[in-house]
Amino acid sequence: METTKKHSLVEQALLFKMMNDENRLKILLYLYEEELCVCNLIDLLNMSQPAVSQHLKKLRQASIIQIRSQGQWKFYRLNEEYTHLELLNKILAELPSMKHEVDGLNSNGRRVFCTTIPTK
Amino acid sequence: METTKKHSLVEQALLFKMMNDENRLKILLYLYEEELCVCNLIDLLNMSQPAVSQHLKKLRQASIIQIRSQGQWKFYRLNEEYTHLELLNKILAELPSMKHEVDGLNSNGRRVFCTTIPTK
DNA sequence: TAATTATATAACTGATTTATTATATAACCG
DNA sequence: CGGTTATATAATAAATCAGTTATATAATTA
Repeated sequence: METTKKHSLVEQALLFKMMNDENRLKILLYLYEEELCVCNLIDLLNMSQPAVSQHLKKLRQASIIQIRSQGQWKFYRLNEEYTHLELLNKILAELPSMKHEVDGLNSNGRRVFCTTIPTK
Repeated sequence: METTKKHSLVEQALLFKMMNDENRLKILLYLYEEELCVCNLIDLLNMSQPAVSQHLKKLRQASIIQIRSQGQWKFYRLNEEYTHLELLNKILAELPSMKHEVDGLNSNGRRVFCTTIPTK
């Protein structure tokens, strides 16, 4: 029976569906570097908050990313339990690195307000 | 300047766009096994001739596959000169093999009329 | 508690995509 | 040449998708 194989292909096709959109692909590349706050993804992608939010929702529903709350912020990261994480990692490793862009958040202070533990 | 990097991501994103459709993904998996005639792709995918033809056109326009004419038949194969062939191969190698399906064309005679050099 | 900030969701719109139907092209065969 | 086969293309219609605007939720702070 080929049920398993076919099911696997359908699942993997969903991954490609998620990578189909260039902005979602960028999100994955950013998160491949490190966990990031929504506000920083908005900044990096230079797009509207609801647009980013909806892309994140799709990636979440596909179990590709995970969310973590910290105060009023939401941090997203790649889901270490994603069924096809190995495939995803192999692909992302082949694509242009976003390290410089992500590091840029620190060097020009754009990230501070968001990753700092709430002053209290 | 990051023109090169960004351009590369756009190009690679086009590959994911092509793999976005499950039927096109299957076409790539079939051709990863071997060069195939359009009629056999129609058979393998179990979809209409124009639908297959249009998927092939998209893949061709993206330079991912190549065409070869033999008599009234058209044979398609992965383009060995595709810019991101290495990436493509790495990805296809991770997906379920279609060897059995493609081999099935031979074992039940579905392929003969098409791959045989025209009787003459 | 009211105002503010961060994020999510809903409704909608325009663009894109896929498959169908119909037609065209081109090779082959009698 | 006329009919047939294999494939491509064009026009269209239905479905999907991404982004906008507006609104909701939830934490934070004054």
